[in-house]
Amino acid sequence: MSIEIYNTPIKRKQQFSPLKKGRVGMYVCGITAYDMCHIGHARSMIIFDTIARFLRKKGYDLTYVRNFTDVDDKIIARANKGGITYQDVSEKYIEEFYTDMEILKVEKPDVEPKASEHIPEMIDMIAALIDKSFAYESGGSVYFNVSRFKGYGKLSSRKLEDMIAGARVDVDEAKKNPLDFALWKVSKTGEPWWKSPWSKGRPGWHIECSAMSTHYLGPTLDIHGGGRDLIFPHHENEIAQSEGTYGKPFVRYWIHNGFVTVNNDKMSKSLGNFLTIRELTKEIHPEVLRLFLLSRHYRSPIDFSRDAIHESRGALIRFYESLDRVFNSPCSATKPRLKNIIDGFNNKFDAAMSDDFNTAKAIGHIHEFTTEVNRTLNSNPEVAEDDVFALRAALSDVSNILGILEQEPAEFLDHIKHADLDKIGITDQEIEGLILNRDKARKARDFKAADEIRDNLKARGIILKDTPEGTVWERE
RNA sequence: GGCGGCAUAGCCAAGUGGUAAGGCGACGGUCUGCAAAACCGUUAUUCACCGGUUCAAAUCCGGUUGCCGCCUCCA
Repeated sequence: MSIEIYNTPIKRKQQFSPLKKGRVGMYVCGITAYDMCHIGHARSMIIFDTIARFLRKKGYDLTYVRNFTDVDDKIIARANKGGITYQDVSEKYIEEFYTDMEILKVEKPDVEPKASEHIPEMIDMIAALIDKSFAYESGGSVYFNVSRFKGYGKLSSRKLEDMIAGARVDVDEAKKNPLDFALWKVSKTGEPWWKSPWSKGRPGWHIECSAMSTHYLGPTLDIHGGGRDLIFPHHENEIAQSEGTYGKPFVRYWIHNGFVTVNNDKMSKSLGNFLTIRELTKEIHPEVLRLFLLSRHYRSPIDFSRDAIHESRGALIRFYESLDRVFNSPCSATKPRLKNIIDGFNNKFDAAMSDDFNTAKAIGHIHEFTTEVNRTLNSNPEVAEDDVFALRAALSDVSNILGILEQEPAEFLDHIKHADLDKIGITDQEIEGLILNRDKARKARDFKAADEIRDNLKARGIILKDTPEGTVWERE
């Protein structure tokens, strides 16, 4: 099935067809390494990780590039404040980022370039832009002249005149037009600098992505991604720089993800309503977080709340419990009993993912699939060997693409069951002891005593289930 | 102020021209000592509101209201 992608500038889905058959170059804006990442960053990383995994699954030879901004005002500010170098700051937070990505099972892109390691490419590009009169030097800094680039605003659906009319940016004497943006900045005392034809300075933010994406993927990218907040001005500026330099279409498909919100406000540093990946994954299983972040369409906002996380946790447990049932079923059926269900699921899952990476719909299909499997097993617990094979294969596809359901069900369920048991203030042994006491009471038909034990445990978040194989317990 | 986006049941949510996926919750049922889990059934004649186009609209067009975002660093 062919893939459809919603392309930001034209605001509709298009059939995906890369520039070179079978090969895809994808560039995604990474982080500015000056602080710990929050779940807004996690969403973007997980979405593009999933897109990359799916493209590979579909057989594309993908080159995935994601940059690190390691020279920037905020990094420098942080370094100066702490009396350390900008490298100390960026290196620390790049390390922290890697730890986060490992926790979240985000696969490494093929190339992770750092801005500081590509200054010569940026200087070359800036020189070319000056040469073509798209840029001008002013007091040692270099600015891009937006009025010289006729397509300016095509990505974000803005007109240059409208933007000038409603401009809020401070008037800068050095600029010809308030919307002109810096390609090269003169370095002030205490700021890092590189030698250039214009001054001892440092690159503007936008030029790094144009220079590095071209360096690794060529002047035309198949896919360029990032958060919605990057559409303007960052990605708009990238187009101006790259198309100005090379005179070729910069990007074939622009993909932008929606924000993580809290009470419907964008999660951000300035609002102070952010939660870091690190603190969150201490209490929330990474697969729960992944499932939550993938359970809404990538372009929509997703509101973070404890309730929403709890719902995703419940859904993940439901999936794993159903899988556990299948893997514990006797392999004695002479004919496959789940094969049709699995085949149907595989097709629907692929169709959903092919339709603009609709993970929300794909997860809906996992729910339906789970219901169908449970229904089949309720009528008769037997399965055939082929069923188990087919399920393992389907499961491996899902986990390879979405990064959930990667664990053995029994292992996952056991983990969830015991996580933070100490917070409740009870041990495994104590619960088992209470279950034994309750069993005795039940055998003596003293249901009042038995129910009291169960109610007390329930009040502490422990649920007892009486099954044909005996009583088992779970966390609420 | 300029520009863009969104509005689907009690809640979350998919759905861009063909007659409303899925999940949570609630209620009824099977099962159970009673529960829990699982399953079955019920839960939007209707998609913020008003007009329009069309044989046909949640989906397209115009307007209104509300919310969010970008225009300054931002995933």
